[in-house]
This record gives sequence, structure tokens and C-alpha cells, in this order.
Amino acid sequence: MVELTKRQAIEDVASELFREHGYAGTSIRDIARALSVQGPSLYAHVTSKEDVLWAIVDRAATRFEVAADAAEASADARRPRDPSEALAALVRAHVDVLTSDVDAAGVFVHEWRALDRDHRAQILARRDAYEARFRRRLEDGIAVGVFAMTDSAVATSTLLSAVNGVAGWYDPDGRLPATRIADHLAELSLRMVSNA
Amino acid sequence: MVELTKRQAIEDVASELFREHGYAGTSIRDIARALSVQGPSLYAHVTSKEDVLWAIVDRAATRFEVAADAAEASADARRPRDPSEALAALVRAHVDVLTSDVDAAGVFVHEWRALDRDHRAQILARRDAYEARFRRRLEDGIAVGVFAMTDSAVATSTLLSAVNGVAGWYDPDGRLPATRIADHLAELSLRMVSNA
DNA sequence: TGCGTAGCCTAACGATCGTTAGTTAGGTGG
DNA sequence: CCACCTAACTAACGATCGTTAGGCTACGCA
Repeated sequence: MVELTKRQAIEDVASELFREHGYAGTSIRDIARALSVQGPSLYAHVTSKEDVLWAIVDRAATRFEVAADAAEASADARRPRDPSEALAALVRAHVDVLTSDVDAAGVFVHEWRALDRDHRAQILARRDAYEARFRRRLEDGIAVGVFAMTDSAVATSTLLSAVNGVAGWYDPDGRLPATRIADHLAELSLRMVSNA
Repeated sequence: MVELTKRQAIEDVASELFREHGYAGTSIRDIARALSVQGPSLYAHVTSKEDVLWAIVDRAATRFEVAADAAEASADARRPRDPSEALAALVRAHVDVLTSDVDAAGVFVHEWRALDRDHRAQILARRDAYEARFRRRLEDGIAVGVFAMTDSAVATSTLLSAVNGVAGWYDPDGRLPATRIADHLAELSLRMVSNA
């Protein structure tokens, strides 16, 4: 076991199981079994099953937000007012986070519905804010003339669906290294919205 | 009740619930309650819960396949050996099927993991064959020089993730009619893979 | 009028769910 | 050596799961 704390080990194995079988399709005892422990033993480290889901989703969301902060800051410093550069940086950052922990990212993308009302509302608001970053860059590009699309809202959703799709097939031991995939997705994303 | 048979009514309401809460997160009694009926009453029309999921997924898969058949035949008849035309037709057909029954399509896209071994293997094989149609058109386009991309496998997966994303936000009563969305997705898809 | 039968009902089965309570074993510091 | 604490354990709770069995009711047709 490479984890520092038992709590972290629980979240890691829960991420894997939640991603494979879904939150509702995974029992506390399933998680415990993967850790060679009896079900009720987990409650020494965890207050509820939903608490585990929330920890995973919250952490993943934060990692996406922090990576996007860094990407935008660096892109704006390197080439100010260049929407292509900014969008490419956002996409690469997103794919980096995604590939660095596919399980947690997959849970973040697909299992937020299972959160309770408050947590779900909270995560939806953050997801909206995150999407708005991408849309803003698209609209900057339209204003400058480097991007063109029929509807920026549809394009934003489609772009994020495209990049999130990586969580569905990325394999850490696969043919393509993560950086190559990030570059590729940035290329596809840019072409998708670029003017002519 | 607009459905012809009770069985169809069950599948319709099950599609909605499976899409919203997932297969594992939906009980037989949940489905029955939505039909104002007691849980066990459903077993007069259904042999198991998995049987309902399989009916929904199988039917959705068939609708995608049939629509793709028609789209490719018509595109090849109208403009033979035009990969752009063929790809656009495939994308439009896909989005048409998706928007004509978002619930069933959403279940097909996300809940196939919950199928039992045989059904899951069956659906994965058909999904691979379906994806291969898109990839073939991409590679045709590369050969002719109208398309260009680093990796056709990655581009195919990304393209299908992008169009499947529509299932996540499409609203029949929303701002955009389905045909407009299909056109838009075709536009974005074509630009994503087109050569310069 | 009588008979099938279609479609629902209630009762109940064993299994499993998330979770609580109380207990035990093993290691650490005085 | 003993007190303590950590982290696991077993037992059990009420609820709910998918599913089976058997009965009641209302309608179609002779």
C-alpha cells in the first residue's frame, strides 16, 4: 500500500470502484473487501458513504480549478490576449488532471448525481463556473476573429464532452503517453472552433 | 397513457429513471411507483430488472445502427467518395437518434456497464463496430487529403464523446430544435478533423 | 349465466444495504 | 508490568433489494 493514510487508501479504492460500478452499484462492504477489511471497520475513518463520494468529487473539482488557474495565468503571461493559446492551455490542463487520476476524474464527471442536495448544488455551481472559463475564451476568440461557431454555449458543452471523453478510454499503460494525448486534444479542440 | 402496451410504458419510465439515477440506483419499486402500480405487478410483463435494461439498450443500439445504415447509404448515393458528406451524415443521424429519445440514448451511453456478462460483451462488440464506421470515414478522408489528424483512433473516440455529450444537456423544450443541434454538431465535427 | 384470463393485489422469501454498538487484539509509553 | 490507544473485529438493527407465490377482481365470449 503506497498511501500515507488509511483514509486516502479508502478514497483511492472507492474511486476505482465508483468509477467501474457507479456509486449506487458499490457497497461499503465492496470497498472494505478491496482493502482486506470488514465493512463496518471503515466507519472508524469515514462518517458515511456519501462522505467518501463527496471527498473524491470535491478534491477532483479542486484539482481541475487549480490547474485551470495556473494554465490561464501562464497563458496570459506568455501571450496576452491570445484566445488560441489560452484555450489550448485550458484543454491541456484539463487533460493533465484527468489522466493523472482517471478514477477520481471519472467519478467527478459521472457520479455527481449521487451526491445529496447540498453537495450536488455546490458542485453544479462550480462546474458552471468552470465551463464559463472555456466559454469566455471561445467568445474572446470570436470577438478577435480567430474563432467562429454557430453557438458558443453548444460549442462549450461539446468541447468539454470531447475532452472528458478521455476518461472513458485512457489507459496509463496504454499506447499513448498522457502528454501526447493532451497535445492531441488541444489540437482537435482548437480546430473545432477555429475560423476557417 | 400514450403507450400501446404496458411493456412499452415500463421501458419508457425505466429509461427516464435509469438515466436520472442509474440502473443500480433505481429499484423495481421505483419504476412501479411511477406507473401507479405495486412493485411485484411488473413481473407480469417483465422477467427481470436486467431484462428491462437490456431491452432499452438493445433497442437504442439498433436505432443507432439503422440510422447509420440509412445515413451512409444516402450519403454515398448523393456524393460517392466524399468523406465530409458521409461523416456529416453519420453525425446528424447519430444526433437525431439521440434527441428523439434522450432517455433511452442516455441509458445506452452510460449504463451498459450494468448489463450482465453476455449482454455487455454483445453491446461492446456492436459499439466497436459502430465506432469503426466513423473511423473508416475519417481514414477515407485522410487518404483523400480532406481530413488530417494525429491519431485516427483518438479522433474517433473524441468525436463520439463530443456528439454523445448532447445527451447530457439536450432539452426537448429548450432553446434549440433538434435539427439545429444536429447541424451544429456536424459542423463542429467536420471542422475538428478537417485539413487546415 | 358461466368460464377463462389478464392484470393487479398482498404477503413473504432470503439477501444485502448503510450504519451503530460493543468487544478484542496488538503495540506504545510510563 | 500496566494503562492506554488504535484499529480492527463480530453481532445486530431496520430498511430495502429482486423476486416468487397465490389470490382477488373485472371484463370478453360461449
